[in-house]
Amino acid sequence: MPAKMKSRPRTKPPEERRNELMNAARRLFLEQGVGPTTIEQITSRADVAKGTFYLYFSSKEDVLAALADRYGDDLLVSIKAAIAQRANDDWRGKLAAWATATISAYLDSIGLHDILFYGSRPHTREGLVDNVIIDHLYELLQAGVDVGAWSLDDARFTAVFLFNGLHGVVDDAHTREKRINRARLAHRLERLCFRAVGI
Amino acid sequence: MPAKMKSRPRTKPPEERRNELMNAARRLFLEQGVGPTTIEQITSRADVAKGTFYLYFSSKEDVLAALADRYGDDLLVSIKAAIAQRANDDWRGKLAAWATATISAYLDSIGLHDILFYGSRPHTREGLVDNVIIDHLYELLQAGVDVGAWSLDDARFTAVFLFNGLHGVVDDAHTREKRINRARLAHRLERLCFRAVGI
Amino acid sequence: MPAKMKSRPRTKPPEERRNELMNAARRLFLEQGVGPTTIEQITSRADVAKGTFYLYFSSKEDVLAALADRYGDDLLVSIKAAIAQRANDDWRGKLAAWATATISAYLDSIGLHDILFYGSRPHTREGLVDNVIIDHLYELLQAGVDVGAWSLDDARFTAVFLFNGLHGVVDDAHTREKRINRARLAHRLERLCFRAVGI
Amino acid sequence: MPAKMKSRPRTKPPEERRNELMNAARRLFLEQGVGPTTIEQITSRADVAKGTFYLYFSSKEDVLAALADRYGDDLLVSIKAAIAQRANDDWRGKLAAWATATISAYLDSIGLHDILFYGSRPHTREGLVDNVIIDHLYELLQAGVDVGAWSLDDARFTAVFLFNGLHGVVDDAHTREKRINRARLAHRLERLCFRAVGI
DNA sequence: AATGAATGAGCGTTCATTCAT
DNA sequence: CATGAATGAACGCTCATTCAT
Repeated sequence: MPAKMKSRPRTKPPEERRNELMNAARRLFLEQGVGPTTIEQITSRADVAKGTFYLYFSSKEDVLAALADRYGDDLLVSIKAAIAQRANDDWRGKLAAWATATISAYLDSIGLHDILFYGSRPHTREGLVDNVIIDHLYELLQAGVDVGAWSLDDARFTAVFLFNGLHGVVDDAHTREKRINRARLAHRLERLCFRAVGI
Repeated sequence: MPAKMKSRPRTKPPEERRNELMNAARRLFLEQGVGPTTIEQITSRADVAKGTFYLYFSSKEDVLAALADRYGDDLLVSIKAAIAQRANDDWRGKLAAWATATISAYLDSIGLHDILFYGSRPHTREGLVDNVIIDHLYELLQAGVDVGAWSLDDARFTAVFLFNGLHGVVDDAHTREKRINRARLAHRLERLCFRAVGI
Repeated sequence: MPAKMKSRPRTKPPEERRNELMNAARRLFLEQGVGPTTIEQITSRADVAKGTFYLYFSSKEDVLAALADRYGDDLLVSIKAAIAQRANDDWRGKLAAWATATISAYLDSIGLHDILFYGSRPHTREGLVDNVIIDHLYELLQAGVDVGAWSLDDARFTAVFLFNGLHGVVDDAHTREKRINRARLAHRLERLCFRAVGI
Repeated sequence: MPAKMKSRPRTKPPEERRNELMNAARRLFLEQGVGPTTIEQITSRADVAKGTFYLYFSSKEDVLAALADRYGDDLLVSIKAAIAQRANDDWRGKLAAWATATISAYLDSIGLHDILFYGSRPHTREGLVDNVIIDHLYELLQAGVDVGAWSLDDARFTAVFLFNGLHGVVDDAHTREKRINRARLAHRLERLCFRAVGI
């Protein structure tokens, strides 16, 4: 029987199509930034027609949001997992684990992170992934304060400070160094975290 | 002779024109973001014709860069001035002055700062104002290390960390609080800086 | 065997499906006009899939035509029925019946009429329902002339004129008045018809 | 000196440009209808770039409105001029003049008229040219009633009726006849008008 | 030096239509 | 018969940039 060459299966599981579109978008955003990326480029890289995009997303903003959701969920999961490894009363270890895990997660995704959370127009820090991470760190810090593991002025303030400091040094390393020495970065960060909480 | 009523002097000192354009651009960027602001809006607010823009700048990117330069210069000047107030051997005081002055300068301009340094496309940290500030802080920290005023792992790393931490808490305050308690913010930041350098 | 819960009977008598689609289209055309109505809206209101539309019609134009046919047939039937009520030699009564019945039919459907016969692109008066009605009136007028019931220059011309005059006043009433006084409208129209044929 | 071929004068008096655009639009609307006509076709026929269109009009709707305004003004002027020719107490003559002038004006522009006043979506008879013409006829009829020149039930009703009847016969002639016998059309219309007002 | 009319590439979005299931 | 995911041509509109005056 004469095989119809062109016949890719015309329909795929929606979840898959959606993912392909998201992945295509992510790669393009990373390569050229959000603004310059056109819907046409996204669909063409995902190997579908332009209209198909609008079957799964309502606009470029919309993919961006979907990407951000996925990003945030993954991130928090990996941080929590690392901390959970430590003994329940090993507060120093928990903080070190936080630093190491967060550094690591960000190093793997700093480009995406910045695109996702700085490109968007109205800098509404509301609902940002960062907040999820910061809130989580805040809880960790506060818990440590409550059990007397360390001391600090204000857990929220410190959490914001540490998180942004971390983000900064990762960004910096990402920009300046070809091969990043992750261990050294993590080590330095740990020390700074310890100092920040007074241990 | 029939006087042309409308005749404002058609030409102004170039420096002045340029400044008016930059100011118009800045206000619009602040109000609506960089992307949505059109050249036409800028020229119309500066009360000149569209073509005039291109006599002074080659593109929107170009005004942005000019604005960024001006911003960085002003910022560094004010920080240096604050530090210069302290006695030459008062390292603690210098660091405190740095914290207070930088907080203050950023609080006054955080909106502009974010627009200038996060809106731009391909996050080339190269040439960022921030670098100027960070370099300056780095020198301060290193000088302190050299005279034994404090101790730390790596001055550059610490400078990046502190600067970004600071930036983060200012952003956070800016987003969450209606009336910002500057003194408290400065105070907390100073303490964190001291801890970070081990004093 | 696992019963598919949702299973409505998937197929219906073709005539019924077709009618449901036409009715859905009619309601939407009335609500938003022909142009803005999409095939998807039609099928979704008729509770079938988009592709099903093309099983019964070849395009939007095509439903429009089907709707127009149905409209014209119904209209003519009701007008003829009203006239048939009058005695065969009661020409005055026949004309009055024509006026009253036509007014009445149009009042009930003026929105649909205008959408059906004015929305379409290249105003080809050819094949318009109106022609059917006009032709019928023409025959009535000519018959009256032939038996000496009234006199006029040209039966076709008069028919066109009367029909359009009628249509105009109905449109006007429809646009301007909240509650239309049908009896008064009919009465005035009758008088004008009588005058037009010289009685 | 080497003549620069391409240099058509780049700017024209705005009024002229605007008119060229309107004329291009009118021709295309007439040829293919409003809907199918694209902005690009309009600008290309007016020999300007696409963007230029938006310097003078804000949308296709907008040219349509401009065209309609121009149309209405011209029409009323020509009708009034014809009536003004008659002696002040020659009511029969005035009505005849109205019929002849209006027929004539519509015959010259019926295609444009229908496109302008039937294509537009929300059949808001409000603000239509037709209203201007109808109002004017209404005043004429009422004035005739007031001086006892003729009698009728309701001047507004009659005006609407006559105007629409006229429009219908012109449309009909336009559609069916190759060469229209204007004199005969006018003559028949006059007679019908006379009958309608009872003279 | 200053103007602003004109340009035209480019983008997001819609939707009638097809066709594999 | 019925479905609805996929298609892709087409359109309106924006705006940075140019250039004749």
